[in-house]
Amino acid sequence: MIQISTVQDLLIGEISRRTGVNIETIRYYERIGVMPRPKRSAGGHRLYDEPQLQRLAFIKHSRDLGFSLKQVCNLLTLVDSGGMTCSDVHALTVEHLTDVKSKIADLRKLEHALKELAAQCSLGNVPDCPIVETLYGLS
Amino acid sequence: MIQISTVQDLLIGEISRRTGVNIETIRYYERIGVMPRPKRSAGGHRLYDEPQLQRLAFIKHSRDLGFSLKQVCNLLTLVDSGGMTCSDVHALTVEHLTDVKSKIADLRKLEHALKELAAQCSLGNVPDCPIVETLYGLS
DNA sequence: AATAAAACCTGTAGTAGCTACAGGTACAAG
DNA sequence: CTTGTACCTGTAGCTACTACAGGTTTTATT
Repeated sequence: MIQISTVQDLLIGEISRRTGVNIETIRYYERIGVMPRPKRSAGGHRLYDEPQLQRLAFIKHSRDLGFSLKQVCNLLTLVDSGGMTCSDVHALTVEHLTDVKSKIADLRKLEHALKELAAQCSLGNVPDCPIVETLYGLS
Repeated sequence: MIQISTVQDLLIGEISRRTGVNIETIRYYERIGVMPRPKRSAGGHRLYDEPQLQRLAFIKHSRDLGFSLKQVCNLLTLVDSGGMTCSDVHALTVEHLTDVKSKIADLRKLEHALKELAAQCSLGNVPDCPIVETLYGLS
């Protein structure tokens, strides 16, 4: 039986290099079921094809955009099922955007508090520090 | 033998209530050595005093300000050793402030990217979504 | 004094999202 | 035929908690 491979078989190191996803992470994704089990060489090496490479790239991009793995799974499940609609995806994106905005707001508050704290400090070489006192004293 | 307790013995539930730190978390802090081992009642219940309460409050405030537990440990070690100087503490604070700023910058970029993504979406009930295509397509 | 309810105890395992081994096999080049 | 690199599995570690299970102590009520 002759097997014609239209797309070349890619080793894990190669898709790692191309997507920027760590090898260990790729195997981890397989373990938790985010990536499908690829076929194997006679010796047991993982062999990936183009769609799998794309899927991994999708995961990587989504993670870089701060989507949780769970959210990425939701997206992928929608895509896989074919039952995905544009508004589903939009909803997920907007939900995540809300998260990100509130994280920014929290960090801004934090930034402000830290600036105040730092400003109180005389930078002295003494063992009394207003920062520490403030941290102890805040009620 | 008469024991006069100037500060009352506080049960773990009480210091949890007063500081807002979860009971399980307090025991965790003890396990990892951030909180000292408190004395115990005859029956084995943890009994805390005022300084320990303050220490826990310090940890809580620092954590709320986004310091990592490791950073908090560093601060506490400095304080405990008595060898702490104001500029040490200032340095740690500024270092952390830098972290926070860069996190904010990252999240802003992310916010921007997500807004663009969401804006591309027609909200249609169709199974083709520009968001998904973008996530797949980004190189 | 008995009982019930609340608070406490220990110890272990689970969470997210990887990362880092150890100890072994496959494969390509010289 | 050897050497070197890339791969394999499986397990443990990371941060900072949280959530049990199954048991004991303390307090309140009767």
